[in-house]
Amino acid sequence: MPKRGAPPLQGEILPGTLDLLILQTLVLGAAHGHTIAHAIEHRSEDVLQVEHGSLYPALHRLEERGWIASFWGTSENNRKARYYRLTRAGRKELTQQTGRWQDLVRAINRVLRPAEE
Amino acid sequence: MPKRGAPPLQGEILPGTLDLLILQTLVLGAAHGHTIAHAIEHRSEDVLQVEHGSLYPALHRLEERGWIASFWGTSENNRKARYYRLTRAGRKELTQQTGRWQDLVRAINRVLRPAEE
DNA sequence: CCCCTTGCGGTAGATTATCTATGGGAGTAT
DNA sequence: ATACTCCCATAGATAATCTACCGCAAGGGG
Repeated sequence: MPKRGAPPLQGEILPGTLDLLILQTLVLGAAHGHTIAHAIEHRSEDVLQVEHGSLYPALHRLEERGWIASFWGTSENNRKARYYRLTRAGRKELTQQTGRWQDLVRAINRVLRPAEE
Repeated sequence: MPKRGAPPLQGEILPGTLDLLILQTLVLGAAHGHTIAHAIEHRSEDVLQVEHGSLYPALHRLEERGWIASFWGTSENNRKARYYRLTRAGRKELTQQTGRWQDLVRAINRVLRPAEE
């Protein structure tokens, strides 16, 4: 009997940042779901945990919005896998979201740091 | 005909951070809703926008969880206002959420900064 | 006195995102 | 064949935020 759905600062992913993380991961090249998740987890030093139930819906909405495109391929383990790559629009979106992220972090940190000037 | 509910990196507040912002604001002393919202907006240099429809539910849940306590008072403008103050548990929670926030920011930034060592 | 604006609290409903918990199919190893 | 792993996928629950309302009271202008 599970309790929580998606608690904010106790969850595995900060809501609203998963899309950004996926887009950034795909900058390095096309990849399929498993690889993307592992890349995010590894590069975050296992602080971030990407659940499958969050990952695939995220991939679908990113594709629907045109930020990424997919094609079927074969994984390193010889499994059928759906690969995703960044589109031109996705690259642009990544730039925007990165900027927005940095603005928000700066803004929040200003609130957290009481008067420092 | 409303448009969108709560878009992630396009909204006014990063989902999951409002509680933290409120708790931090109350460190400086008790305050009522309007004051809290204005404080967050001002200290973030107007990057963050605290909507009433987000603020009051947030205050209620924080109180319900025991992080803050409330009492009725009179505002600077001679209006009846509900003041909130940090509880001892709230102070502790603030410390935890601040740490969690910093961990998450570091983790996400590691993902955003491709290989820098 | 009446009205309108402002300050202040509050809630309902919609939208979105994430998590938990499933399921299935297809390689691989035993 | 059986089990196990890899990989994709979806349903349902939960939570948080936003938009858009609603009340009430104080103050100012006519």
